[in-house]
Amino acid sequence: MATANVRDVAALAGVSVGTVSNVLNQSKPVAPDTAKRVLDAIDKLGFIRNDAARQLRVGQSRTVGIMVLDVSNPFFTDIARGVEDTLTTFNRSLILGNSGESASRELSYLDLFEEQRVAGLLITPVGNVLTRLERLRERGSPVVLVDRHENARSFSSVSVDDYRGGQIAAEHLLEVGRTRIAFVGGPRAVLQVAQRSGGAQDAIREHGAVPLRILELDSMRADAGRVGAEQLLALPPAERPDAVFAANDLIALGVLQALTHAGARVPDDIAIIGYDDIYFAANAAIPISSIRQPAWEMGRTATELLMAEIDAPRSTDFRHVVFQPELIVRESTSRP
Amino acid sequence: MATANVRDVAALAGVSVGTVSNVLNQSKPVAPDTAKRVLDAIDKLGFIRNDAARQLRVGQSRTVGIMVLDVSNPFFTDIARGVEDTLTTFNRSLILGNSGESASRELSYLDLFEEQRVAGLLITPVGNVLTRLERLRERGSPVVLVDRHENARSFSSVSVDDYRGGQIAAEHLLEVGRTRIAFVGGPRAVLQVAQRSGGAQDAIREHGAVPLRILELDSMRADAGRVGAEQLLALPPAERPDAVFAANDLIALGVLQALTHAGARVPDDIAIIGYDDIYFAANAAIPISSIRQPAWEMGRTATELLMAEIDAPRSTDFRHVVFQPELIVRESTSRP
DNA sequence: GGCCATCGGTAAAACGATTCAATACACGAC
DNA sequence: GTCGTGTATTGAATCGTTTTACCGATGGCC
Repeated sequence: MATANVRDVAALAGVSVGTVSNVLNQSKPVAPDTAKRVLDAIDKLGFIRNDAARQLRVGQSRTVGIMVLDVSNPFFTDIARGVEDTLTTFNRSLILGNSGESASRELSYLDLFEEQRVAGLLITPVGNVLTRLERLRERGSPVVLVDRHENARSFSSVSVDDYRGGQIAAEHLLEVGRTRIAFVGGPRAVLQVAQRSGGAQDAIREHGAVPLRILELDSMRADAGRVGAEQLLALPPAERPDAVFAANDLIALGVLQALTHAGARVPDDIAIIGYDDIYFAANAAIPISSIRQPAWEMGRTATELLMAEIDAPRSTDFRHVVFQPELIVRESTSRP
Repeated sequence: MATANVRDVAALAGVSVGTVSNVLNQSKPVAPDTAKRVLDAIDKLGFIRNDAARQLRVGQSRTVGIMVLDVSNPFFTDIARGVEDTLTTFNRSLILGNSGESASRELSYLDLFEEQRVAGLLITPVGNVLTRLERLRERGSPVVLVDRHENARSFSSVSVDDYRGGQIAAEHLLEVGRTRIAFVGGPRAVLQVAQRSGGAQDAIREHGAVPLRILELDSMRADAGRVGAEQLLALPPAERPDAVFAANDLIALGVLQALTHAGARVPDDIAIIGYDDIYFAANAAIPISSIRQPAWEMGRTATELLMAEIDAPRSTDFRHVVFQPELIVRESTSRP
């Protein structure tokens, strides 16, 4: 019933506990036949190392924490998968927290991570937690910011060039001959939204006569897309846009639904391009063009930055990896 | 740099470490002003309890493990959210593992959970791990099965009546006047698929003349749906079904895409009903009818069963909660 | 006044791994 | 025969909590 411990293993193998530990961690050479006796004993007893004891002694855990904004958004689960896959190659594990954009949940997860003495933390912060994160780092848990680099030069980070992504999207719409473009976005306070629309605006401005209508909505989900599309459909025909750039793919899906419902043809009447390139954009009824963010690779890179800081603590050169977005063309923006 | 510990707190507050512990855990009454001195000291030092030490002493962690089949399937993240929300009310936290349907990943996560001495485990098993789970339970970590109750009467479980779900879906298609129905499913080896199609088959058989065509595909994702739909479209018009029952919503989305691409009208030419009722079914270009599984509630109930077992260990009455699926009617199956 | 509870609090003994200084042993070299 | 060198192993100390046995003081009761 009570789980076997190193002492039991040592007794059965006829060695000391130190030797068992050496076998377990390969920290010192152990004679082959001794090692075999120990391994046999471990096997016979079904011994499983007590990680709490190990952690207490070593002072740090082997798990890494990640805090995401929204587990139900595939973009974030893709990042998490990249992190998880990479961590397993480092022989470490992951504990996942979901802030759900709530600052108080974020704080309670930070407490948890700190109690656990996580080896490191990947976070897309929602509240104002920078000083808290600095404390975490001072206490031995390095932190890497994911997709939020804003004026936080004192942490390593990975992000995507959202301004450029906005440019690319707008340029693509112009290239396929669209002349009246609308940006349907979430709250302007979200940095990503502001930069994507800014990039689109600048790209369009270079082309002179084409107007850009910007719709600001209060969410980044499909319902916002539906509301936005309905507003556009209500415009007099002359002002009605012939292309929509959605701030993310969830919104784009909402737009597509509302347009389909109203009988507008996509892309003939109105083209749609989204952002993130989630699975459900590629598999929509009309496959939706999108600006791809390399979510899995972002997860991997963030993890590698974190591992580097874990291995070289108190280093002060923070790296900021900026990924380039990529245009994925699908039917929703094909030439009429 | 080194984080403060109970001894430091005790020294600053002028009490013994035992008292600090009592304040922390409210295990024994502490005089109000003593408690205040302790809390002040904790605050001043920025003390955060070392969970590894606590765990070592208590013998068990305060976190619960959950192992899901596929984090990129919204159905499972919805379950996980239900679990997470419920656990926070019990003041416990969650460590999430993603087996990705791989038996070897599942095993390595089981190792992790056992090293961590998790308080309990929620799992949708993929490999043959029942004896391993029994060991886990014997060592103090109760286990509850999620969505896989198959001949495992020796564990509590939550699941959904898939046979009934299949019936409901087929009955609905008949009710809206469909006469040639196809079931597009994943591998028959997946129990859920077999039961859903079985339920549909029996419901249809009761209605005499209506045939049911069953397509077995090798995945449960959108690509399988596309392939299935193309096979159906290739049939001679007289044999072509006028309704598709997809084994899950991902497949339904693929079907919708292929039909749209081929110019078939949904629901006029072909109706579609899916299974799971994920977010992306409701927000598809043509909102897709679905058989809802109460994912969040399943997560909550599984957690409650687990907590009950944690509080009353070595109990042997295992409960099996079977949820009833619910028909959600949307445009994809409205009457022509 | 003697006895017993009750209340607040203390000190020390766990928990189970890792680590480090110490030692044992073998083997050559001189 | 001694010294040195290297390898293998030992055993005790340690990490930071919780818990248990115990203690002194206070007050109620007969």
